[in-house]
Amino acid sequence: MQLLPWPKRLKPLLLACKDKASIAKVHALMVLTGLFDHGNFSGRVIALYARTGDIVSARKVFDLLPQRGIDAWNAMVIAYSHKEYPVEVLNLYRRMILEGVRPDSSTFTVALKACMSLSDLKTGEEIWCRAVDCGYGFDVFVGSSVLNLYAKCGKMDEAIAVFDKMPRRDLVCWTTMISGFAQSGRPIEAVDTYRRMQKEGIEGDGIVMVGLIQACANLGDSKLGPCVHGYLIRRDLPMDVVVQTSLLDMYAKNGHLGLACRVFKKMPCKNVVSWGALISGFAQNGFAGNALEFLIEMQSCGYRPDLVSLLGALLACSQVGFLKLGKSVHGYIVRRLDFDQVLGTAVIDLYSKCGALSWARTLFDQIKAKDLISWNAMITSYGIHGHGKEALSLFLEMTKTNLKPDHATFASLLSAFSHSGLVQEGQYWFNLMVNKYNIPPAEKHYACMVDLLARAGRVEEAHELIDSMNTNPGLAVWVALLAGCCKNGKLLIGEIAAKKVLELNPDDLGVYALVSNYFGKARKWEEVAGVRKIMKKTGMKKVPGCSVVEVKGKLHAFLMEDKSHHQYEDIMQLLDKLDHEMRAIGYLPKTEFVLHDVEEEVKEKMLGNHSERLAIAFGLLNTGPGTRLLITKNLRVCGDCHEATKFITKIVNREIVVRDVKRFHHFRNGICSCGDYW
DNA sequence: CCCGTTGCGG
Repeated sequence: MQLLPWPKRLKPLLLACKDKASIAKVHALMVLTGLFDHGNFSGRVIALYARTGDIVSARKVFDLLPQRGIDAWNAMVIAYSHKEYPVEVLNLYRRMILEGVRPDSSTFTVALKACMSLSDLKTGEEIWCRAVDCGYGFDVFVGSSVLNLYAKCGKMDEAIAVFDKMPRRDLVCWTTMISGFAQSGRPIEAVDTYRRMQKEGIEGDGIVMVGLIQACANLGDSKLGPCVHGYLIRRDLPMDVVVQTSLLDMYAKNGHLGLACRVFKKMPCKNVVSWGALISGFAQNGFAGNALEFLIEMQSCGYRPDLVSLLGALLACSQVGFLKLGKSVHGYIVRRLDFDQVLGTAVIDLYSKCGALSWARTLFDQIKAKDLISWNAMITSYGIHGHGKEALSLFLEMTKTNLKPDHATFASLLSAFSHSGLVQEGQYWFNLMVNKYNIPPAEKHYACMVDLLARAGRVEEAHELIDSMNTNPGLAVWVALLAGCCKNGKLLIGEIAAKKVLELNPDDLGVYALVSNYFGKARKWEEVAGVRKIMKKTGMKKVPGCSVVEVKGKLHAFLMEDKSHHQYEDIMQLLDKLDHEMRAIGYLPKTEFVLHDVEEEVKEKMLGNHSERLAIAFGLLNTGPGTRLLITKNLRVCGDCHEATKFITKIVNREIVVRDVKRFHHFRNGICSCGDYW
């Protein structure tokens, strides 16, 4: 029998290695035959150990080598890369350079990937330069690693520059570009790039489709998404958990929750990420109840909720003002996870939006490493509760730390001033924002200032401020001005604002209601009729008013004139009784808030049926005397209900807290915390 | 001579 030379005889042995014992045997054999120190065989042994997950043994072999060929280095570097130890990868890479070893395609590729996961753009660019010097500038592997580094660091334009110079591009390069665009908020370019790839005759796979699906999700185009879905099915592309989760996320982001559910139910294999996508999908679309049910269901299916699913659940609770459940989620988090600023800030938001401002503050004080977002959240909380002064003092406290206030901080601060009517403070800090902090004012900052000035009756100044804007003033600014004009009977400037608002063709019924209200005040009945006509057109966003009240740990939702409720009779009876008592102490219905063309008497009746009245009455009926009520409303509380609620608190001697879409109203003893300034 | 190295989800 003729013996093969040792290297050839070793090969099948190497391939057959499955456990440590057999690796050790081959290792010993190599040492005996003198092959271990020769050629590239040491690298194989390192790779073998690494493949079993035993990186320590791999490193021991590596360290004991008297001399190391490039394969030994690469095997070690790749082993660290698979273990996701980017720091070790870079350490070894630097050692290679110091020891004069020339890295090759694999080394550069893996080193660049390590920089990507560390978001270390500077080191990455150094490595890329050296790779180009060594002649790997046109290597697909090195190239796609650089593309990915740039993409993940948000430098898509640099990625494009590299991509355009690549002579050969494989599917991976295209995928990197497509998902890079999708994740940098450039979905159109993502889709274009995909089309370009198709034109060059490259067949896509499931992974590249994930990028395309993400692009569809961000595009908000409800047509392209299903097309991509159909294409996946037609081409019989592999649909794994990842692809299906992105599909589900895309449908949810575009508001198609039914389709999202369908995808989810059909998934043969689910995991925490898919559950998380489902939960935050429902939460972001305002379906808090479903989101929370899914959180519970997820656990009964044996999945432990992670950070993202819990954040989704918190968002859901905070949206509908479900304090009790929110608290239990908070408790769960404290028991289960590290309570960092991200979750802390979400819980601050929860408590503040559920009316528990002092709890929010307690929590804020407990967060050790507060970041800008935590501060902004707390400032916003004070703002929406109408505590402008506290917002300011917290802001001042923040300026003593080494955090720098950003555009969002000032948006929170200025809106806090506007909720409290602190005109002087608003002007002072608006100026400082521009001149000392060098933050160019954005639409939202102007909107706060215009709102602040206009509501205080200084509509002329507000108008001048709009004129001084160097960007085109948008809807928010004009609406703020118009609202201020309405409140103060400033018809001249109101006319300008009303025209501008109409020019911008808003698709929001509430805005038209304001315009119509203005024309009514100006006694321009023809214009009123014109606006009503626009409002009657179909396709306008018509959000039905809905109020939610928490009673004994359960949420109860009410729509306007909701006769389906089992206590409807009792509720109406109570409202009737209250109506009489209110009128006796001076309440007059403000029928101007009804926009339908009906008789005065009917208007009064309609006001009495507003969802918040039903929720308040239900709350009063089903809670003990003295219990504070928290009502959450999806629209702004109407002027008449605001007035009525004040009277009600006086009659029943209760505290009623109403959270509308903009801010909080704490009613007590006939007075509202907003000082009728909202 | 061939091998190792690059792209995906909430």
